[in-house]
Amino acid sequence: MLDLAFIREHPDLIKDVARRRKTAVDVDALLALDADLRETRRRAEFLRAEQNRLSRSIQQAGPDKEAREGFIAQGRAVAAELKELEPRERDLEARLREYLLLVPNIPDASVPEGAGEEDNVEIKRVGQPRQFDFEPLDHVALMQGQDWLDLERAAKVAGSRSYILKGDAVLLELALMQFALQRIAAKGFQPLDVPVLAREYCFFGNGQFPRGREQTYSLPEDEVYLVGTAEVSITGMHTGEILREQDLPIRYVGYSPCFRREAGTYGKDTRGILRVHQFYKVEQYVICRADHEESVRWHEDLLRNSEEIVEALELPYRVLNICTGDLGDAKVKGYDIECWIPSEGRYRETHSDSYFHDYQARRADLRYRDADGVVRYVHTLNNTALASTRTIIALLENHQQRDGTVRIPMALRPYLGGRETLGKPWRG
RNA sequence: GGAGAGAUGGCAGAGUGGUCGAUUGCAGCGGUCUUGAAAACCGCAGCCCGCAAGGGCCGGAGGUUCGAAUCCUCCUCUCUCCGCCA
Repeated sequence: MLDLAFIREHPDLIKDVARRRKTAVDVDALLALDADLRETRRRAEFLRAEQNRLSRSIQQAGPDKEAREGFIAQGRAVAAELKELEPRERDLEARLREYLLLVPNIPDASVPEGAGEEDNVEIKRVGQPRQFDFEPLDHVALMQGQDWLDLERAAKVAGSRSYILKGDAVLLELALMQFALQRIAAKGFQPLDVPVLAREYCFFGNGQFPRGREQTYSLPEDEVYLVGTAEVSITGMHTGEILREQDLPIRYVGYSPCFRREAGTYGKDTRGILRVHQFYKVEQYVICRADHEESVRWHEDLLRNSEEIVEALELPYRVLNICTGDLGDAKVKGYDIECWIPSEGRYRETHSDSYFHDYQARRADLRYRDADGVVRYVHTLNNTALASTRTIIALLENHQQRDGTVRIPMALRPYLGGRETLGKPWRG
């Protein structure tokens, strides 16, 4: 959410931003509601002041019955008008907020202009895609050859985009989570295991709602929703708080399952476990002072943390600067890390590193008191440390061996009991 | 799931229809005193909208009333007991 006063003063900038981000926002309707609300509120406040004056007069009138009755009659008239005005005031507030929630954030000047993902700009490429001296398998063939994956029964249990991991694949999944969690924790991030069933306000605060509603699983009976990332719950944790500046920055590393409906993706990435409804993720989350330079520093730091993880797993990757048309509404700027997927002969997204300035903080009403005692909205950032399924794909495909086993990268071995390979030889 | 109790400022804890944004204690900030610290004493202190005047905020949302922290309804959360349960 942006500052209403800012929108009021820069309507053309907002319209331009909305156009560049391909986001529909009716700025004129928003401003009309704002004007209407301000006028309504001005009148209501005048009446409330009148009411307070009359209330005092009634007390001061004491036993003077006549004066008393006069004031009470006046009070009745004021109350009658307020009774009409107040519902209108509330209604305008609610409608204005609905519009406000749809206004996207303002991208940083360093965000490339573009219509969609094809315009994202590669800013870095690390590692060489491996040259195989045998015919490499894709993750599905590889995993099925090892009896690590059962997609048919998963579909029977839970429908499409589900999976059942088996055997070493399960151990690998847990090892990856441990590996990422411990690595980030060692940098001073506090590990967090948060609720994955969260209330609606968390999703509004984080920026998922109202626009992303159809991507979220809901449990209407209990008025909770399944989070698509721990970020939602972490934002919800601090909603409505005023933090102390000396407690900033707050650094968390959250671990959670993630649920995504993937509505509207029929026919896209249908093979294997690249695009699934449920996976696990270790997520970095930072709350810092309201300072652009500090946000930028953290954004780069979080990227570096994730790069180190990918490098330790010996995966070739590249980093993209996400363009205006592909950037989520709430973000000021975002980097994606994409890992090399041999079977596709291309890089695929495994990480997303974002900063928001005070956009999420305004929605979530998350503030801090600075050294001068001024209350400000915090800045928030987050980045994937490691997402289970996509990392499993990249790791298995990149480190597969001729005989169908998989070499475990050195850094991961401590989390797999010191083993050097996964699986049994079954081909070659 | 059933029965009951409660929710007030950073914390503790008064206040049951009329200058109550709210007594008080602790913590906090500033000052006096002190070589320094502690103690003592004095003072300042919450959040939101507004340039201001002013208005709003006592878990949240409605309602009753000229007037609500106080009365009514719904919701959320916490605690106690019973049931169920990994």
